[in-house]
This record gives sequence, C-alpha cells and structure tokens, in this order.
Amino acid sequence: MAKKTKQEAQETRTSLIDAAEQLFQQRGVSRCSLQDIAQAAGVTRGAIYWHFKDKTELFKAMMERATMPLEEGMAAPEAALQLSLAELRWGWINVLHSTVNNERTRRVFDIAMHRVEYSGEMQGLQERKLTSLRAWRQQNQAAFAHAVSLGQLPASLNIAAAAVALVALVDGLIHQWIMDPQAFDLMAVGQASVEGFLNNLANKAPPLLPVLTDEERLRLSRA
Amino acid sequence: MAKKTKQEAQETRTSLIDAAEQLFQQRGVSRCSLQDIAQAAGVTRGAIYWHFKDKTELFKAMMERATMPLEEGMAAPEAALQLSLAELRWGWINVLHSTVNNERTRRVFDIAMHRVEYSGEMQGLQERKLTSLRAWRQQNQAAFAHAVSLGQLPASLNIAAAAVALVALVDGLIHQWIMDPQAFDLMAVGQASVEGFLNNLANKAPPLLPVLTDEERLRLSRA
DNA sequence: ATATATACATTCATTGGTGTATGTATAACG
DNA sequence: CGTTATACATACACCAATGAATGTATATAT
Repeated sequence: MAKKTKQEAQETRTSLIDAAEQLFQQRGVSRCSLQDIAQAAGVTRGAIYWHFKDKTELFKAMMERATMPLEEGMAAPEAALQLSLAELRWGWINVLHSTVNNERTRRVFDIAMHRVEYSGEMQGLQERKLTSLRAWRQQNQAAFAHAVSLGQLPASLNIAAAAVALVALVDGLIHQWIMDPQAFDLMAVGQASVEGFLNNLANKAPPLLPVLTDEERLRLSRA
Repeated sequence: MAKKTKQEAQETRTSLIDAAEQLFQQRGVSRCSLQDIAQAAGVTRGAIYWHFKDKTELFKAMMERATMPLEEGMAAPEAALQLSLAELRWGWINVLHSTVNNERTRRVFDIAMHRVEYSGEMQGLQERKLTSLRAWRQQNQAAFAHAVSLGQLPASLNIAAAAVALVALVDGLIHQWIMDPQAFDLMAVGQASVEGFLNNLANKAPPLLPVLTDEERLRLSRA
C-alpha cells in the first residue's frame, strides 16, 4: 500500500492506541492478539510493528496517554510542600471527577486494575505504579506536615499513617466504583469521605494505637 | 507409572496447587504453562488434567483454598444483622492480621490483584469478587444500622456511604501494603485507621455533602 | 526530477502451548 | 484373587500468535 502523509501516520498511530484500549478492556491484554488490534484499527500487524516495538510498548503508550493528564494534575514536588489542606482536598476530588467523567480514564483504570498481568515484560509498569503511589503519599504527608506547622492539625498526628490512610481511602473508593459503578455515587461518597477524613484529623485525631498482641486480639474478637 | 494411593493422590493435588500458587505469583497466570506447573510439582501435565479440567479450574481451586478461611471469618448473613461495632472492627482487624501473617493469603491477594486478567474464562472470578465486595458492604451497613438503632451512631449518618467508605479504606490499605510492604506497618496503620473512622462516625459524622457542580469545583480548585 | 526514506502490507518460518487419545502399573474392591 | 477403576505418564495432532523478512507505493527532501 501507499505511503501515508505524516499527518495520516499519526492518525494511524492514534487509532491503533484507540483500538488497543477498547480490546484490552474487552478481552484482556494477553488474550487479544496484535492481529485483533490491527484489524479493529483497519490496518495490518505491519502498521503496529512500524509504530511500536511490540505489544508491551503499545500498552505503555496507551497507559501514558491516559495517565499523563492525571499526573500533571499532581503538583510538582516543590509545590507539594506548600499545598494547603484545601488544595489537597481539591486535588483528590479532581481525581474522582476525572474517574467519573472521563471515559478514557475510566477504561484505563479498569485495564490497569483487572485486564493485565504485571509480570515479565509488564513488571516495569508495576514499579511505575509504585512510584506513583509513593508520590501521592509523599504529597499527602507534606501537606499534613505543613498544616501541623500552621496549627491546623494537632502536633500529635501521625502524618505518615494519615497519608497512607488517605491514599487508601481514595484508591479503595475508585477500585470499588470501577468494579461496581451503579452501587454508589463516587463523587458524592468520595467527597463526603475525604471531607470527613480531613475533619476527623483536624478535630481529634486519635494517636496511633499500639498494635494488639495476638492474645489480646483473639480474646477481644471472641467477646 | 504406578497408580498412587488415595492419600498420595491428594498430596499430588495439593502440591499442584502449591506449585501453581508460586508460579502464578512469579510469572503471572497466563505467562506460565501447565508444563511449568507440572514440572515444579514433580509430575507431568497428565496429572493436572486428571485433577483439574483446565488451567482455569486449577486457578479457581487455588483461589478457594486461600479465600475460604477468610470468607468463613465473615459472619453469616443473619448474624451480620446483629453485629456490633466492636465485632465489625475486630472482623476487619482480623482480615488485616491474616494478610500480614498468613503467607498464603498474602500470595493469593497479590495474584488476584496483579497477576491475573479477569477476562474470558476468568470473568466469573471477577463476579465472585463483586459478590464478595457487596457482602462486605452489606455487612458494614447492617452493623451501622443496628448501631444507629441503639443510639451508638447518629441517626443523620448516611449508612450506605459509610459502609462503602469503610470497605474502601481497608481494601485500599491492603492494596497499598501488598504493593509496598515495607512502606508502612499494615497492622498499626490499619488499626488506627479503622479505629479513627468508627470514632469519627460516632462523634460527629458529617452529613453527606451535596456534590459540587463543575463550576464550583473549578473555581475552588483554582483558589 | 531523481533518490531515498517512509508507512505500511504481505508472506513465512518457528514455536510454545493446549486438548485429547492412549498406555500402564497398581490400589481398591468384591 | 481376579477384576476394575484409578492415577497418572506418554505421545500426538493442532493451532494461534509472534517476529522477522521482504515487498511496494508514495511522500519528501534535494
């Protein structure tokens, strides 16, 4: 076939990623072949091997296209140190908003959570997720530290634990909602949850309890 | 080869599931063959096809062996209606405890979260997870309703939203910890988080806020 | 205008994995 | 004690998917 113009080539690349996004979600990453993707995009496998080294690279390109906007939404590391609690809150609410209202974000979340195995070639992607997780925690923790220094949060607060818990809360909400979208209103519940969590920290954050021994735990759970 | 005694056959079956558990975690479910599993167990594929219909059934057997004890830990539906907040709390703490201290639980959580694609033959497993999620939520909600009727929680509490949030919190904590175990102490943070969450509900549970409009959200996030 | 790089399509060889069919030695059972 | 079902091992046919090799028409640069 004829050579396409650079413009057309970019369109081909885009439609390949589009097709991959759809098929990855429908059939799972390892369960759909490059032939399937090429066919869905109206080209042949030759086009895929031209634009991408292999399936893994195509997957990475797809992920980055969707997660880049989200990661840009996260403030730069230096700015994070200056984040107020209010800004932190809106940051998380914005993530929830994008999850609900951006179809691409939703699809890619679903793929990343349920339609891919993080092993072998894909191992690197898990480490990328890990890096992202740590950044979220760090951002939370920095904002909490800043708020403590301003007297907005009690000095007794275990900011590291609180940072973990807030990430867990939002991550868990998104996870649940992606699995079962009609079960609840992610924006409403998410907003109330984050709101309540931050208020709780401000009002009377309970200090980190000592971990119970197995004996204590068993005794109490029998009661 | 010779026929084994029933005892030995059970041991073969067990070691097949053991081998699958290890290899699934290491290489991912779709990326390790029945040949690999059989070899790791010291038998041939013949043994696998004798004990299991196919790879999917082997996977299911592996999952059930690990999750059954956890699901037994969840009270029966009728009992859930009578669950006190304290019992609910210990239930969740026990899940965390099992995650930290039971190597098999940990491995299978990792497999279920990162090493398998929920598509095609595996689709049924996702629905099973969904059912489980709904049961957890239902149990939380029932316990909250009961506590409200006893005056332990305010009548203004949105028990459905609170149930979702508590599941999210625990699920998110486990998810984070499985990805990054040395990042924090799951028992300590988990206990404090669940503790704080329940206390927050009891003291001054904020009513469900109205969801912000896009305009409001953007205006506030710019501030 | 010619040459070259581009953007694919087509073809081919290879392979790893699956399901099934068959073989077989022995436990279990009456 | 003979028979049968069991618990695998072995062998076979088959296929789908990959990666590389090659073909080719046309943008694009010069």
